[in-house]
This record gives sequence, C-alpha cells and structure tokens, in this order.
Amino acid sequence: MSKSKPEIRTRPDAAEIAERLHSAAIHLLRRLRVTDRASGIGPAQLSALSVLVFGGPRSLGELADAEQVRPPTMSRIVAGLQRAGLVRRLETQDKRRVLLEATARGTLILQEGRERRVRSLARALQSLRESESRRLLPLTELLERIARDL
Amino acid sequence: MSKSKPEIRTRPDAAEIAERLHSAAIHLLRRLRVTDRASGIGPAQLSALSVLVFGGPRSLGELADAEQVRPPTMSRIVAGLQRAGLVRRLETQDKRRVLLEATARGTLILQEGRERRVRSLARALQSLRESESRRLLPLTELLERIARDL
DNA sequence: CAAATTAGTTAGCATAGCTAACTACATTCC
DNA sequence: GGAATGTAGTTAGCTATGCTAACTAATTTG
Repeated sequence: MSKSKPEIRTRPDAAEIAERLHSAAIHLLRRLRVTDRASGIGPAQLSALSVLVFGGPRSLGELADAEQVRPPTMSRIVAGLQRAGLVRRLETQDKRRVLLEATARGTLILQEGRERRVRSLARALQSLRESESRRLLPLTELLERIARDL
Repeated sequence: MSKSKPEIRTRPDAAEIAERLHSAAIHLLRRLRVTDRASGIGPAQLSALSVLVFGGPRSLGELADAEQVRPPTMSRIVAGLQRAGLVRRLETQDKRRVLLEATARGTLILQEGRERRVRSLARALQSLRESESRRLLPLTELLERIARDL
C-alpha cells in the first residue's frame, strides 16, 4: 500500500505487482473453491483430475511434476480420486510405474465443475466493461507464462 | 503473443478464460509457495498477516471476511500467528471483539517474504517485453475485482 | 548377479478448510 | 431490571493437502 520507500531500483513496480498478484491469486482461488465444493472433491484432487482429463493419461510422477507437488502428496491425492471412482490405474511394462487415467465419471465430474466455474465467472464478467473483458484472455496467457518461468 | 489471428471477439470464450485463469492461479500459487516456505509460516497465515500489515488492525471477523474463510478457520490462523509472535491482540470497548495488529516482527517477516517474492517474480518478468509488463499492474487490479465479484 | 537407481507407498507431522456446539458479552423488548 | 435474542470468538472433531524420512519393489548398471 505505502509508496513511501523506493527500495527496488531496477523495476519499481515489481514489489507491488508481486504482492497484488499473489493476493489476487489467493483470493480468486478461495472464491472458486466455494464453487468447486459442489463437486464433492477437494481442490488438489480437482486440479490433478483436470490434468488427466485435458492432458491425457500419465504416470504418478509425471502428474506430481505437472502439479508441482511431491510424489507422496500425489500418491494420496490419486488414492482419493480412485476411491471416488474418478481415476483408474493401468499397468505398464515397467511394473514400478502406474499409468493414471480419468474414468468416464471423472471426466463428467470435471466438466460439471467447469460449467459451474464458467457460470460463476460469467456473472463476475458481466460487471466488467467490454474493454476490460477483452484484456482478460491475454492476461491469463501472461499469467501462465509467468507461472512457468517463476 | 501472436497478433496473427483475430481471436478477440465481442465476448471472449468464458469457458476458456475460466479454465485458464483457474489453472494459472493454481500453478502460480504453487510456485510462490516454494518461495514462501522460507518464511517459516504457512500460506494462510502469510496471507492473513499481509492484510494486517498493509491494511491495518481489524477484528477477527473482519479478517475472516477479508480472507474469505470462516471464523473458526481464522481463529486458528491467528492463534498460529500469535504463537509465532507476529500478531498481537488488543481489547476494544466491546469485550467480545478482539482487535488484531501485526507486531514489528510480523511486519519484518512479511517484508522479507515480499522481497523474496519480488526477486522470484522479477526473474520471470525479465522475459516479458516492456509493453507486457506495463500492462501487468492494471490487469492485476482487474483480477482483484473479479475475485471480489465472484 | 550384486549394487545402485527409480517409482511409488506408508508413516507421521503440520497447516488449513469446514460444521456444530459452546461461552461470553451486548442488545432488545416486555 | 431481567429474560430473550443476537453477535463475536473459541473449541472439538472431521477431512484434505502439504512435507520429509523410511520403506518396498522393480529396473538398470557394472
């Protein structure tokens, strides 16, 4: 909030951008979590499931990398998804690895959640001016790049 | 990125925006969490503390509203912050309410975390063109508004 | 074939979200 | 003034999600 100290010389806005981006991401996710609660599964499970649904089958380790969590964490997330019948394990030649694949029900659940999010967001977007909502898609692309480069 | 395709229409695809915004926010936060771990306090505590540091003292209920969590959740978050000596409780005329205020140490911890995030983010911002990074702050404000309206 | 590496799981800990039920104080209403 | 009602926060107990350390099982390497 306070602009009293110009501590960063090279990029004066970086501190404020960092702070507000962080804060906005936190609050955005907390809101969406309310919507997502209707799906009956937690946010980490939902996110992992979406990787499988939109990105196709992959191993537990790959999924952990994609989601930036440790293997034991992903192991438990997957256990929950499997218990709920949303994910299935397939064998591979390498008996150590498991290939994970979304079930039909998993895909359905995810798409329902997606529709709920879209409805939520569409409501919020209505209060934006046209010039603002046009900026939104480029913003998400920028955000994705930043997250990748971080 | 590319201006080769005229993909911007009167109403950008809400489903795509919703999905990508969600995904970008999740992955951004997971990255920043790694940086924040150095502060020694969890993400919810860090976020609550930042409200007190940048927004000034307020009651537990107000803080819960600001952070979009339920009172019992905030009660525990604050307990952790207090145990770590980062937040102090002040009495009010209404004996039911507690006014929460960041301690000097809390402010320090937060600013250190902020500097770490700035360094992380500054690195990612280097790969952006000037025209892109100039847009980032207004777009962050947009994000904040969306999160509020959601 | 023994040793080292790799994939995933199990165990145990901490944080963080929730609801339900409680305490303590404040306000309202008769 | 005192009972009823309302409000602020806490406590208890559940689930989900993060982590590291230590384990098992399979594969690769020497």
